[in-house]
Order: sequence, then structure tokens, then C-alpha cells
Amino acid sequence: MGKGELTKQTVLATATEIAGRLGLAGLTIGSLASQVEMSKSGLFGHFRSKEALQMEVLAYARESFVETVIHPALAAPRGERRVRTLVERWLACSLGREPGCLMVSAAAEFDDQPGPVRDQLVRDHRDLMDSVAQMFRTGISEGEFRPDADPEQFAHDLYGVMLGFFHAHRLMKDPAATSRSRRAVDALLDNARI
Amino acid sequence: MGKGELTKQTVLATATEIAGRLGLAGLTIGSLASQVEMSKSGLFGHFRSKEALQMEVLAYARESFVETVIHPALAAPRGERRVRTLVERWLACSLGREPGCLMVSAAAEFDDQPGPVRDQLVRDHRDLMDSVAQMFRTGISEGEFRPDADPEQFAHDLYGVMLGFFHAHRLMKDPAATSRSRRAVDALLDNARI
DNA sequence: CCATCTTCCGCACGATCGTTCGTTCCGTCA
DNA sequence: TGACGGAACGAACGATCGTGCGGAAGATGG
Repeated sequence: MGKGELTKQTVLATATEIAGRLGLAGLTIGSLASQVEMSKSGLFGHFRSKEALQMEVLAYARESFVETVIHPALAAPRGERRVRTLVERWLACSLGREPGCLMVSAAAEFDDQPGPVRDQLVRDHRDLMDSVAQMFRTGISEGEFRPDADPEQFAHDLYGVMLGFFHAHRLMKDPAATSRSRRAVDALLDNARI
Repeated sequence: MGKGELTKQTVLATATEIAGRLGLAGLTIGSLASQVEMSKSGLFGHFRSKEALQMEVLAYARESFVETVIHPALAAPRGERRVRTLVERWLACSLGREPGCLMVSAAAEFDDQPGPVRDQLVRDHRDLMDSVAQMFRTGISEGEFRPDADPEQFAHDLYGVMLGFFHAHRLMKDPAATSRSRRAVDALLDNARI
């Protein structure tokens, strides 16, 4: 990895952290530059536009999410154990610094603003929903979940629970956010069980 | 109502609509002024700062939400019917132009930025959760819901469902968003029923 | 070791941000 | 009718936005 790619990665790590706090639009090139102690133009050279920067930040966050949440879940035993691993990883990565939440807040930010960023967010979310639904489906074929249960509905409901968690945790700073969300997932799984 | 208060109300209506699309931070005084065909300074005179404008927009949205969602629910018969009225009104006001969603997107925007706006959002959300929990409680005392059900947990779960709805509707433009969310509420109520 | 290519910088641009100031307009009441 | 107060205006401010350009370092490959 050349020097350019290396600093670019450093910049993206900081940018992702800032965007997690101030949003993708609140992420500004000037403030990002001073944060990583570079000149605006020096930093700008790595990305040809602000939109390109936003797209790369999104890609960075996505890779981090897949690595720390999706992959560990896929490594767990099929069925309910896999779903629970997913949830636990998801909760953990949101409690810590890592921003699985970036894609959530970015979604709220861009849901009415057409463009490549929005399109990417839609694709990412569709991918995530597909993954969750697929995990649920293997639970059905393992005989753990009711065969007539709706995998897409489950994915949708689970995402709602996670959104509720982000809200309770980040805005309300509710210490019971984790346990509340876990209980909600329990209810979801109870309804799906055979 | 004097002339000043009248134009202020006009401005706030437009401001709330813009903030629903671009967010409270994306709401800019210059663009707002040109939208209502006023000068920047003429408009600015009504609010002594941008933060004050944001607070008034929030108040405007809150009043509109209480009027079109909360009050009709309280007018419905106690218990499950009241909860369902709340949900239906909430869904309807989010499908149309009215922004019960503003407080949602504002929450995602300000969840990491301390200040009066964030504090207000926290108060508003607490009030809403209290209202929902109270509606659920009357359902318990009416004998429709299990006495050992947790009203706060129900409020939390219901809010998660609504967040999922906003996401599916606004970002994904999912035409099944409404029916999915209704089914999620059905499940919530099934679990709470006696 | 030198030529070349990348990386980064300083500087500047036009635009827009929130905000202030002084002035004009107009309705209200004496 | 004339004075007064609120409402709206135009112009301008310092700051910051995203974005270009030309040149100075520094790494890289022959």
C-alpha cells in the first residue's frame, strides 16, 4: 500500500468518526483537514469532490460493519443462534465507538435528497435486509422457526428494534436501551418459534 | 394576531416543511427567505438567532403532531382502540405532507450535539413515551391487556416500529411499509393481550 | 544518483453561511 | 394631519463552505 493510500485510510477513519457525530453533511472538509492535521487542499486531493468523500466514508463504514457484525454472525451456528449473534454484535458495535449507526443517521439525512449517496444507502439497506432475511430462512429450514413465518417481515421488524435502540441509546442515553431491545428481540423470536 | 405574528406563522409553516426534507441544520435562513419571498434580514428579525428559529420550528411541529395524532387518539375509546387510533393517525400524518417525521429526523441529527435543541428533543420524546405508556396502562385497567405487561416497554417497542416505518417509507419508498408496520403493531398487541 | 511521479502545501476564488446596521415603508392612534 | 412604532428592506460584515492552481517537498524506480 503506497503512502497515498495509507493517509487516505487514516483520513477515512477520522472522517467516519466525525460523520457519526455530525452527520455526512456536517462532515466538512476544513474541519476534517484540521482534525488530521493536513491542509484542506492536500486532503481534498485524495477525493475529487465532497460527494466522493461521502461515498468513500460510506464504503468504509459498510466494510467495518460487515466485518464486525455480519461475518461473526455467519460464523455462528445456523438458526436462532446466528440471529442472536447478529443482534449482540450489532448492539455491541453501536455501544462502542464503531459506527454501525452512521448508515442509520445517514439514512435519515438523505432520505429526501436524491443522488448517488442516497442510492448507495438504499442498496446497502437492501443488502442488509436480504442478509437478515436469509439468516432467518436458514432458521426455518433448520426447523427452529415456523415455516409460515415471513423472513422479510422479520428483517423489517428487527431493523425497527435496532432503530429504537439507537434512538434510546444515543438521544435518550437510556441505560436500559440494551435490555429493552434484547427483550424486543426475544418477543420477535418467540413469535417466530415453532 | 398582529401582522408580525401572522407572517411569522407563514414562515414557520414553510420552515417546518423544509426542515422535514433537509433537516434542521439544512434549513438555511437564506433559502427560507427566498422561499417565502422575503429578505434575509426581514425574516431574521422575527427570530433573534438560528437556534431560536430551530426551537420555534420544533414547537410548531410538536403542536401539529399533538393536534393531528395525540388528541384524536385520546378522543377514541380507552384501551386497544385508542392505541390503534394513535398508530393509524401517526401513519397517516407521516404518509402525507405533515411532518411527525421532523422530530424523528431531528433526533437523529442532534443526538450527539449538546444544546437547547437536543434538550427539547429529549423532553418531547419523553412526553410522547409517557403518553403512549399511559394509553397502554388504561388498556390494562380496562382488562384488555395483561396486567403484568410493561407499558414503558410497549411504548419503546411501538416507537421502534414507527422508526422502522419512517425508514421503509422515506428511504426505501417501500409501498408495503404501512402494511408491514401494521402487522408489527398487531404482533405487539397480540403479545400484550390477555 | 538522478529523473520522475506522487503527495502535500499555500493561496485564492466565488458562493453562502449567520448576523448586524441604518433606512424606508406603512398602519395606528393621538 | 402628524408623530410614532413595528415590519421589511438593502447592503455589508467576517467566517467558512467546496474547489481549483502552481509549486515545493519527498518517495520511487531505473
